[in-house]
Amino acid sequence: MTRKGAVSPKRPTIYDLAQIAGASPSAVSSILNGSWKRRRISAATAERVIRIAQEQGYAINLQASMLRRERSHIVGMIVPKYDNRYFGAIAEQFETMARARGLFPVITCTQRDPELEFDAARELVSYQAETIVVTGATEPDRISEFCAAAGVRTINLDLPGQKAPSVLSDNFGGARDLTRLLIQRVTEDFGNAPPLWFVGGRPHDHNTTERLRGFRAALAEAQLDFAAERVLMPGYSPSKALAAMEQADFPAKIGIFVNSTIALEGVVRWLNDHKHRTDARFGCFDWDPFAALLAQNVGMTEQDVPGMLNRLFDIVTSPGDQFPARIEVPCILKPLLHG
Amino acid sequence: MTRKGAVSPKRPTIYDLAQIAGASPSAVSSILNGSWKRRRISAATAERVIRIAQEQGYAINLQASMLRRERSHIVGMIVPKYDNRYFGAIAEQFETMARARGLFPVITCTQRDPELEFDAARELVSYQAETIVVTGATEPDRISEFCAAAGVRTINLDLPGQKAPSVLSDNFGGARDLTRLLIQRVTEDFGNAPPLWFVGGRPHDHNTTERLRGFRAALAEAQLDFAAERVLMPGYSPSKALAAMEQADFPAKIGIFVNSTIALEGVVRWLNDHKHRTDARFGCFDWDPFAALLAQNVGMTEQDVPGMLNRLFDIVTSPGDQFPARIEVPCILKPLLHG
DNA sequence: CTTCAATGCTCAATCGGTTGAGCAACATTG
DNA sequence: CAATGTTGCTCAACCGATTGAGCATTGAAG
Repeated sequence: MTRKGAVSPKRPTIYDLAQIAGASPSAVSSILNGSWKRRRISAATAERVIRIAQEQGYAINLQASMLRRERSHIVGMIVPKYDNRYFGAIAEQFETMARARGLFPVITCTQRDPELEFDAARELVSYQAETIVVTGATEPDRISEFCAAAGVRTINLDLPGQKAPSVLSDNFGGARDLTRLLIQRVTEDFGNAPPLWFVGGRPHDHNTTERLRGFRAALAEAQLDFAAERVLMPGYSPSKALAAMEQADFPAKIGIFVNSTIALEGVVRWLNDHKHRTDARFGCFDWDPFAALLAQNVGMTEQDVPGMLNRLFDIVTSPGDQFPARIEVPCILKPLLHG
Repeated sequence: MTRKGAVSPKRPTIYDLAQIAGASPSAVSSILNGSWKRRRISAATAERVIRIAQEQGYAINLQASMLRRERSHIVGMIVPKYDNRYFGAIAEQFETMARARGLFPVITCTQRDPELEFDAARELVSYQAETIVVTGATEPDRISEFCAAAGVRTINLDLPGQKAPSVLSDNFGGARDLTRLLIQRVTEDFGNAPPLWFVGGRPHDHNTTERLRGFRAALAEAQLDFAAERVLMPGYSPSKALAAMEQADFPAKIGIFVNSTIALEGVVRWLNDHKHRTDARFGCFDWDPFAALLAQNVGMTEQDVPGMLNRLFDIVTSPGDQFPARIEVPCILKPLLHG
């Protein structure tokens, strides 16, 4: 095997291959990118060049290729966090599905910081991303506007925006169904329904307000009363949820609607610090395999990640702009039985 | 605000800005990339160009910039999965730390598929990545060899390789300490130590064999006997772990060393299906906030992700190759007390 | 009044692929 | 034997940013 590494520190280019093969750079280029039949290059030359490329350990320079083609096939994704099941699953499946469609996925994690989100969008635009999928951003419309001016399409995932098509969970329906389950279980376990609490999320976050609306709808349906002081929305962070729980004044028997596994981390820490509270039940909007095994958990709402991503890629791979502004995907309620 | 979008569908380039500003493209380029003082451009011109760039919504074409500079500042990372805490935390912190050092992180997820791993490496080389960090790969040396031929440095994370410097956890020490804790707890809870089982991982995986070695060392120390039939290594998958547990013949009292949270998903599913087994205790190598709350869990081993990444970036950002072939970072044992 | 340096720019080549246009050689048809 | 078509390539102009070389202009020193 001829290895170039030792001779020259530089990577071989199509010009090097052309020289070795006794062909022109354009022939080599078309052979390696598959357009050689259309350009009437003989199979013999193609085979020879491919063999030489392999021997030389050739790898195309995508920077040069994308620059000239003015097509990058890059789909960017902006994600707030990787370190929970929901966004981990989104990132992983997005990557797989993008690759399956011949696209280059590039994912950036922004820690829920609005400035980082915007910087990430700028960076993806500079990478010549053709579409950017925005997830869990604080200011999706600001990003959409900037990207639109740069000729880059954006799609919102898991959040609604005015300036781009949005694919999201049916947060209202999912929360209503989860609350119904919670009411049913606390009634079974405690004899009657104690006051229900809503914990987690941010007051101005769309998903949070929709889930609160679903929560309230289920309460109204069951003729249970709702009180604003039983709603704790300290933001997306386990420690903030824990702190909010510490502050609150709970009765002996409680039922808790937990908004996201992130808040759940705080809630279960609180339950763990107050072991005597065996008369607590909770349900969580979001799924996690270990949280599903906690004794006081009556059910979890799994967001349909493959379903949402399928709808998303329908939009990504379709040329036109004739898409509905907003697509809601139903959630999957997973009731849990313990003991 | 002058918006170009409506007038021309194309993104503005330095040539467009130069025309508007009445300057040359080279002046614009140097102003926007910060080299204008060295190139003796006046502050007045610089300000004017910067203002126009902002007005036009200019974003650099990184493809062109990287092509010309022949420096990409890209650090690639190959990761098997995002959807568990350990790799989620690695990906997230890697991104943050890379950005803090002025590098462009690009992360790819390969689903533990050897072919996808190699393709991902090829793709990162084509993106002109300058360094590639390989995590959880099946054939790290194959990737290192290919990258070395292309002049791209590789570093192994969480796995050892012969062909590249490797940063990994002290799997032996971590497993030994976790096993010691498990022995102590089962002895306290059951009066004496029942046979201990080892569940999870793959027989030819380095981390698995090191952890098994640590497990055996702690058994030997406590003068407990070891039996090969109490070692279940069905691979990294919850369902395979569950299936292996179903097959096994367990006594009434058991202690289980669980190798990774992925295997733990199967183990806890088994425990959940066999609720009468209250005389089971387990410890898990890897940390998860919800798994930490399961009653039978005596402790978890948290791998020191920031510690490992700090050592990793020491290598990334240093020019030479004078690094020790292998750096082991101690794990953090988190004992758990329930009830 | 020349000499020299400093200031503030511009020119043009370059990075590595891509692609429309075109050319030579040979075969086929009228 | 000329006209036309087919095969198998090559040429050269790009894509957009970068950068070494170089060129006016102004000011100060000798």
